[in-house]
Amino acid sequence: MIPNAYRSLHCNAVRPEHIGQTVTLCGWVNSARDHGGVIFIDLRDREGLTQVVFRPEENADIAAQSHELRDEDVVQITGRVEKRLEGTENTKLGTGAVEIVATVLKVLNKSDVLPFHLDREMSNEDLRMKYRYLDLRRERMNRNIRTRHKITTAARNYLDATGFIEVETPILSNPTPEGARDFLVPARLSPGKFFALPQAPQQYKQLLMVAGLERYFQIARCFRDEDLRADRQPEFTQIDIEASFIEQNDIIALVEGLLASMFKAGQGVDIPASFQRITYQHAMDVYGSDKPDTRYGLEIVDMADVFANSGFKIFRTILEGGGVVRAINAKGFAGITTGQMIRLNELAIQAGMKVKQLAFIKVERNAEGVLEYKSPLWKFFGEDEQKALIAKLGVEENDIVFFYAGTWDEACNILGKVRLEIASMQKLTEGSTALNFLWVVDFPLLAYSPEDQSWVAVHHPFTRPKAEDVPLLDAGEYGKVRAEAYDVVLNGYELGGGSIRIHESELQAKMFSVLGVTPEEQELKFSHILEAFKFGAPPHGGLALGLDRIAMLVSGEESIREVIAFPKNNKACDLMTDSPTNVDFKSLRELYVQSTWKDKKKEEAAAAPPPAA
RNA sequence: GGAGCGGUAGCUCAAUUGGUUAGAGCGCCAGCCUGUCACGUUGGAGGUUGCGGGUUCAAGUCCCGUCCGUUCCGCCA
Repeated sequence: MIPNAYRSLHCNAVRPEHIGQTVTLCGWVNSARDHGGVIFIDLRDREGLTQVVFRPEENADIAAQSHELRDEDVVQITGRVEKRLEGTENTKLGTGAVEIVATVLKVLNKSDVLPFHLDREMSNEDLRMKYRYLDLRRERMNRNIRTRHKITTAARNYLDATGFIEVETPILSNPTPEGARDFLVPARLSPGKFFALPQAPQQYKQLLMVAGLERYFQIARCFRDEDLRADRQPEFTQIDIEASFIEQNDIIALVEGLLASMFKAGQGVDIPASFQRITYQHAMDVYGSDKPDTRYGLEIVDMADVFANSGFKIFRTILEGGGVVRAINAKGFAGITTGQMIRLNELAIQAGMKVKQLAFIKVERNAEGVLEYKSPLWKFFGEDEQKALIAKLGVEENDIVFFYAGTWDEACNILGKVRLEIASMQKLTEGSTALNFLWVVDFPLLAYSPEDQSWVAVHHPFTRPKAEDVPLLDAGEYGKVRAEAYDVVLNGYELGGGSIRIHESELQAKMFSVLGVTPEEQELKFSHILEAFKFGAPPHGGLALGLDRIAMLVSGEESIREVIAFPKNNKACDLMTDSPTNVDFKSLRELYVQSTWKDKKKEEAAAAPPPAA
């Protein structure tokens, strides 16, 4: 801290070396302990606490004044640094060996009683958000915001040191045809037209590659008008990266180094120099998720070989029909409660399970000490099958095995969700400090959307198909084409994703065609990028990291709201400023905009017959 | 759009099977207290049990509706 007219030291900077010196501190009254005679004040600023003591015999006026101090008053205190009396040192404070004997007390601003305690955790989220500026005064929030600053700074420094140039791209840009819902902004000077806030600076950063910048980054605010979650806000921040003349391995190495610098800065930990890589196919097969949490096992096991010739007709028929039979062995979870069982089945049904309950085998020892395989289907298995099953899944006493038989998609989705829920029920990650980074690679390029009855881009339409899979694309085998796309995952959270892009105009046009974007639409919406690719676009690729999620995980939080200064609530509202808000007719008229929204109650009242006279 | 959980004093929570005047801790206000650090101590104030309706002799508690918060599903290239 640079001393100025207000203060000479921070409240956490007073040390025995200052004994005898006169110092001036500013801050908030953290607590006042009034002993009738002597009074102690803990003075707090953002760095910490210092105890200030007022003694009537030293300065009667100031001591009398100090009786009036209340929590959160803002004060300036000048005083002499003294060694604390023998036996009254406070080892909990960095400044606990000393105290300030006040000689001057200036109340800079009185405070009303706060609506909540700053030194205790709150459960009332509305109140926290309404008084977010007070919530942020709390030590935990202060630490989170500063941690975020540290990792952001580390990222900037790392990228700068590796030759990346920070460029700001427009916030007012164009709507995107696919993907998330856009936030729209009426364009007053182009009546009837609209900007959209960017979901990501995707096209701009690719155009910066065409511009020859070679290495670009941006700490970019992005906007998506979709429903919120603990890890999703309508506006969020990405560390957006793009580079030319690079391939997947280069991006992966770069991001591993970048994340290492961020975790070092934020948490002081050294993470592995390189992360495990698994294919999308493997991730889905084994974890039923493209962002697997590998801090625990509970792996999904394919049981095709065990049941290929099973006497249990249902499994055999499904296998013969091209389906899969898969199982999860929940070690030591035979004590599952009825309620938990119901919950798992509900979850599985919601995820698309076609039957009413998950098949299971529960292994427990009975009163006679004999291992029992409690299961609705155990009796249908032959002895060989039973043995093979036990061996394959490593089944032991107190385990419970869950089965799903059906299509590959169903099995992945259902068992993936069951896996997460069991881990949560078994509290497998409680207290864990593990940081399981991994890359998921070889994503499919396209997925069929039954809803739209068309193929859609799994990543985005600028993603490059793998060179060896281009023939599949030409042959119309769209579902088999893999992309040069990669996601980085930590403990079940997608931290970021990216791809090598298409840089040739023809391939990009072909991709649009596959996605059902007509030549007319291509001309209308993407002519700039298709044209740009004709003027010597270099091979390029990149990635974007979710800064909020990284900050959340570094801070050990479970919601990104805890690392965003002024987040939105579940309904995307800010309770502090009460935004969004109504605007008056005149403002709308200037924009040539009219709302069609009708209040439900008013509508009903209008529809109701008039009261009898 | 759907499901779960929650809403009781300023805050954090309690209140048995539906049954007395809805309690506690912290905070607040006032008094006492010269070495505390979550100071102590004495006293006091503070409640439309989110809101509306219903069942009942009786509702914080049961039922219906609604609002708010939160988590998840859908959604999020």
